[in-house]
Amino acid sequence: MSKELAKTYDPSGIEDRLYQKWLDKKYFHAEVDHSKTPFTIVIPPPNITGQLHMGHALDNTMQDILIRYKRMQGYNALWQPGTDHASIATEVKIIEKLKQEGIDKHDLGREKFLERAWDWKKEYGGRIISQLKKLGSSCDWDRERFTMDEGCNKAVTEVFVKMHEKGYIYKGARMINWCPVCNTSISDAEVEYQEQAGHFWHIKYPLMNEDGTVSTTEFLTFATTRPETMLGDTAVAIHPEDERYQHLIGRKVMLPLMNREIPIVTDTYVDKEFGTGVVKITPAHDPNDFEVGKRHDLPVINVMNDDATINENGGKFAGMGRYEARKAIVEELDEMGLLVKIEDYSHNVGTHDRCKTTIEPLVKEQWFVKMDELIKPAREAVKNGEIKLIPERMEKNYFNWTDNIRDWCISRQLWWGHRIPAYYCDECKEVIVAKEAPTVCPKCGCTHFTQDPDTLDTWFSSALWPFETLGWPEQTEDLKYFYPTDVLVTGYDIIFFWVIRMIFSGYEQMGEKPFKTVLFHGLVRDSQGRKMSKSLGNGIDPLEIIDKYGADALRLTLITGNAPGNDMRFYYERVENSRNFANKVWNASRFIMMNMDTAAAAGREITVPGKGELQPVDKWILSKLNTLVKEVTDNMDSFELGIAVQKVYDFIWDEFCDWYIEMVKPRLYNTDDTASQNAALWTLKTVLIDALKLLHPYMPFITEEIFCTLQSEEESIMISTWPVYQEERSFQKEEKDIEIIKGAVRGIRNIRSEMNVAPSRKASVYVVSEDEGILNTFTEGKLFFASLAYASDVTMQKDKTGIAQDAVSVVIPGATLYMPFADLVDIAQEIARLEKEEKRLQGELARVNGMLSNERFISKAPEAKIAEEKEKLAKYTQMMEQVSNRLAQLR
RNA sequence: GGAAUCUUAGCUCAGCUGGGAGAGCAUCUGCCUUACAAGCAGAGGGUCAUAGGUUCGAGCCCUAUAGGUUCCACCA
Repeated sequence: MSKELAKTYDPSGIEDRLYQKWLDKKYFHAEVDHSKTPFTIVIPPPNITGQLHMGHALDNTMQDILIRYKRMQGYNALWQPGTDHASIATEVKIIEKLKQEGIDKHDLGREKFLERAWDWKKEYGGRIISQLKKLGSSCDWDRERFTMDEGCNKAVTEVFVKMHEKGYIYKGARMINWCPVCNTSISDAEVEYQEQAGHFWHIKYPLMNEDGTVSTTEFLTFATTRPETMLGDTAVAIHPEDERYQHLIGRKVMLPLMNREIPIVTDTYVDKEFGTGVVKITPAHDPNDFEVGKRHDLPVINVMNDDATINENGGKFAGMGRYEARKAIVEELDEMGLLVKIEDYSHNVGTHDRCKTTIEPLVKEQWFVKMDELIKPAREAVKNGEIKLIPERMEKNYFNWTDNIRDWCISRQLWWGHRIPAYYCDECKEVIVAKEAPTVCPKCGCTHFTQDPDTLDTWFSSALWPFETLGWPEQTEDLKYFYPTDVLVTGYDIIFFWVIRMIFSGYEQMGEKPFKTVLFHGLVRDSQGRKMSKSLGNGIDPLEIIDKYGADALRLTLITGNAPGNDMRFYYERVENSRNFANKVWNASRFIMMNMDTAAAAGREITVPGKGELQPVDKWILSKLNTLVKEVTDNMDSFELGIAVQKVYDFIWDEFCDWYIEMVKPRLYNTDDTASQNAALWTLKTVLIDALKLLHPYMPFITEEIFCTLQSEEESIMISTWPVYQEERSFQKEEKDIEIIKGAVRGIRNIRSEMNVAPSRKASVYVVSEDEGILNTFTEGKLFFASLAYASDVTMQKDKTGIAQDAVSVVIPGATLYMPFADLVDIAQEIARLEKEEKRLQGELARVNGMLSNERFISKAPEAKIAEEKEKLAKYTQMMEQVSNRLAQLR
């Protein structure tokens, strides 16, 4: 019945075949079904420019684990996939490509450019999707969406118009971050501060005399990191209470090079202690100066073009680049004797996170989202636990942002993206924000309009992702059924870009949270702890790992030993270990199937064991499995995926493979006792199936492959039911008994290893105990105990009659085991060994006695704890007695 | 400047609401025991950063200190 399985597990071939099967069977597909509870995850849409990297692999593995787990639990699980148009990232790529062809974006024109962009999307947009499939992601691909598809476009327009009507979206001239290379404004979140070595130029401006002449003796000295902006200075500022400069209040200075008289203003923004206490004010090119300028009604003189060259307001410096102008200006000031000194200075410079270009703060007319009202419900939701962030500490980050939020600049001077639905009347310049282009101007009646050329920030559309993908703004059945979604899985690095914006958008548009839980993960770093990056060339391609080790091994590696929100390092050794585990599972299964086949060939099909046919070991492993099921389920429910899979791993490898399988081997090979053999085979199969199910969310391919080979009743493990705790499978006594035998086996192996006795050399083992129950336990487990303890024969007796004086002994709670090794034993060594054990027990007894003799422990500790300690005291006392007796004999 | 987080075995990291320290890799010793050498059996190795405190009891809670990482803000 089952087919031949290769000796080592080879994932290649298997994975693609199974994935295709799942697709064909439509297992990933979810439809509204009111008889089931929905469980929804929306994918963080990868950029169409993207290639699968380790971050994606981790992110999507986590989502797949959750979705597969819930699907098996009987939920109507929907994993909603899609991709993001990534306006700026994509636009940059297209421009680069055009450049290679010698074409300038502007020569090509907007329409043609967009055609190219769509071509590009067609060609590369699906790449990352096919890579996600390699990973095993069980997304409902029938529902794949794109942030610029028709529905999303509709959603974006709807939101824009609605929010504009409510006054949440406005247009205004404000200080924005300008990227002179990408030629667009960007939001605050896209500015990345970098420590840069720069200079502090100490410059002095001459004061104006009362008579309107320029003083040759009086100067005001200040320091600046950006001398070129002086061209736009419209004041110098001092602190109102700065004694040093009181006499200057009301006077003016002459702005050199520009020959412009500018006032000295007083403002508390100035820090008296910093530098000379004097600040030059350039309202057009510095956010703080802009605010000062507003307070003092200063003119705003923009001296820069969009490409950061000096414009006509910069006099003779017009046309120079900003750094070129800086150099020229400093030189000229120096010649004029106005340069006091230059200091080295290290400071933080705002750069564009995409291209790392130094940001130019500029005052520009842009579209903004007013945040103060919108953010309130978003803040409240996390505050009152309606939305849970995991790990919890992320909340501090979250509040830090919500509490210091500034209006969001959403317009971008890009072509690839959602075009702003604002139209300007060609005649009277009236602004009309509407879903469709207006036909007649309500103000002047003219019929010609020009649409705003700008597009929206990419995150404007991704903020709507959880509901726009479910059909919004239409009130679809999907939307009613699947929204709000359950879990959002993402990296902590985009909490501000995306998570917060989805939350306030959800409340604003849907009146409801977009998801109940946000599960954060950290970054996957290289083995030295560095961020994986293109420039460092230290990135590890997940696809290569999948090729070499299999998707299951990669997935397991990414999940084990990692806690939510923590960064992790990627080691090949760990992938190898995961691969080894896959192989372990494979071989254990192979072993079980071979034995099933043998039995089947002899005409013995496995049947459910009758009452009393299960042996203590069988009950022991079933009971262990039962506990495992409960714990793993609990861990997964609290998103402790790393802990959960570690437990499954330990159970399969240690308990099941290294102990249980070894324990039942003698029964499998003994064809006389068919009831015992059947019980063993049934238990093996039962435990394996449940263990595979627990493992399936983590390692979907290998578990499916084995599951389908092992049994023919169900067609896929993916749609099988998740195991549940069963009271009737809890066997406390058997668990205890088997642990006693395991302890005895360990003790014997330990001694044999110490004495260098080869496994092939069997020895007689005597189990001596006055406890009837213990002797019974060993009698019941005699067969496997003998095999595990390398015993030629095992004898149970109440005293040591007939056992050689110099036999080696092992003390376990309640019993002493003897092994006569006549030619090997060195009495002195044996005494030394027992003395060591005596010392250990003395330590244990001291500890337990210390606790139990502490009155405050007795009075304050929980009863269960006290009982536990008392039990230990009894156990160690008994063992101590046995050791002492044995020592006395030997001496 | 504000905040978060980390400091646990040689290395990389787990350790949930406080109740006798774990894994993988590495090291050492034996084993090709007919599922697996990508394996099996065993061993060594940690005053859980330091100093206090709370508690019957602290890797876990509190305070301080030192060092590392990160986020936010940004002083011209």
